Amino acid sequence: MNYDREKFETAVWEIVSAIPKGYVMGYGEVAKAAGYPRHSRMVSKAMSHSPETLPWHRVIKSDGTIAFPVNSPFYIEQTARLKEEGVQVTAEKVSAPRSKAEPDLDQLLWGPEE
DNA sequence: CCCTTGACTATCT
DNA sequence: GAGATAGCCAAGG
Repeated sequence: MNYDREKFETAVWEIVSAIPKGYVMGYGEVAKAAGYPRHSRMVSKAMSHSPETLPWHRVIKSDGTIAFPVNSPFYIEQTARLKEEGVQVTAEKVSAPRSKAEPDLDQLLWGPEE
């Protein structure tokens, strides 16, 4: 499948918007869910210019850490939002289950078919 | 058209 | 387990 920016972006927005409160996803996972496993970097770009306010704070690195450097305003905002949603953020690491994603989310991401 | 950059990831030391 | 290296792919200069 050729890379379609619009399609990818739309998919990313849908996926990120579908992340349940209190859960998180990695960039790679989002990219994979969008149909492009190697486009973790594009995820960030897509979210950056999303038309609507997206729960981008629920997207973190594969390590489970915030993608921004500590002390940066984005890092602070992200951690703050996560804490507000009941997510424990300790030692710059986000402690939120991503393996326990709800079935509905899985359905939405992978579709009713295959 | 070539080169650099980036909200990344996996692997090696 | 932390730091360095390489691979990755598209966007922008």
